Amino acid sequence: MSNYRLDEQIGFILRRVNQRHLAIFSQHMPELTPTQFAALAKLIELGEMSQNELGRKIAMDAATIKGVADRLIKRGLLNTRRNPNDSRRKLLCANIAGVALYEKLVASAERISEKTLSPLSAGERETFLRLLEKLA
Amino acid sequence: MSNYRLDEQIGFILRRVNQRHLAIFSQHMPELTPTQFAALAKLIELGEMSQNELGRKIAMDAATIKGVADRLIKRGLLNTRRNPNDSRRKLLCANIAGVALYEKLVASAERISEKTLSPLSAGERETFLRLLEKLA
DNA sequence: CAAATATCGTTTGTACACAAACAAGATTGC
DNA sequence: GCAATCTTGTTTGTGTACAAACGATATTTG
Repeated sequence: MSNYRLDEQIGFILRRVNQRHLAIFSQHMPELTPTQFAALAKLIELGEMSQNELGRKIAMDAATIKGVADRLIKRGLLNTRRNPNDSRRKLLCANIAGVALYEKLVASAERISEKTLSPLSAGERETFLRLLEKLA
Repeated sequence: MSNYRLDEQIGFILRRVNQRHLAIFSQHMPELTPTQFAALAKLIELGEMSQNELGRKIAMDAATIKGVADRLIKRGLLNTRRNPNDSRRKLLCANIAGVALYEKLVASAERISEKTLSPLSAGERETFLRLLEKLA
């Protein structure tokens, strides 16, 4: 006899919250997925870096960042070159089209965060984000 | 000029929290994935029901629940039969092996939730879960 | 009753996400 | 300086997740 209730478990609720966020995201930014936008944003924030390094900055393993980078390259948003000091490294850099798209989409990204948090008051948002960060 | 900071956005943090939770989950319950356990748990909680109905109860669309159910069936944890009143419906039911596995794993599921929330105090956990639920 | 509509389960295609294994190229330690 | 080790990027395999389209079966409606 157990009183385990699936619907009250953090993992289950987390999954549903993420689903809602993803739905809001694709509604407001159909051009890119959340991971693609994250990769592009971080690359613009920090400048040219290698593929795996970018993955580490945004918590994607080597296999995942490869797929994401490949799609951004195929879309013509990134340029690549080999690192002359370490020929294994594939350096990634947002090109003009990438920067332009990012600048066009930042406003949407802000609205997405706002809308995801919209069920909470200003005070609740602060509390929530502070606690959420502790669980990362 | 924008002050958008990826690392402070709810979607980005949510993704990292989910990653941490998934890592804890697979460590404590290598036998099943979170979604598989959710499907099994809900089926045992509510009893026999159709595949899509189960999907709705745990927020999985038709294509997703099909894959999850197929794997549970293949693992020998569920039985299926056709609904005689509606021949489209595929009724799912946890069998003896499914119930036994569930009962063996519930304790782990509880520890997983506990460990995921472990960075928070008792009071913080309550606050956090209350706010998280509002965002689902 | 027959036609329009809805639902059920399935399939295909795209996109993460991670594990495991691999080759090529750097680094380290002796 | 060279052998053991590590890192970088790649590939394969499994498992969500969702959109879109489909055939089969139910239900609703004119």
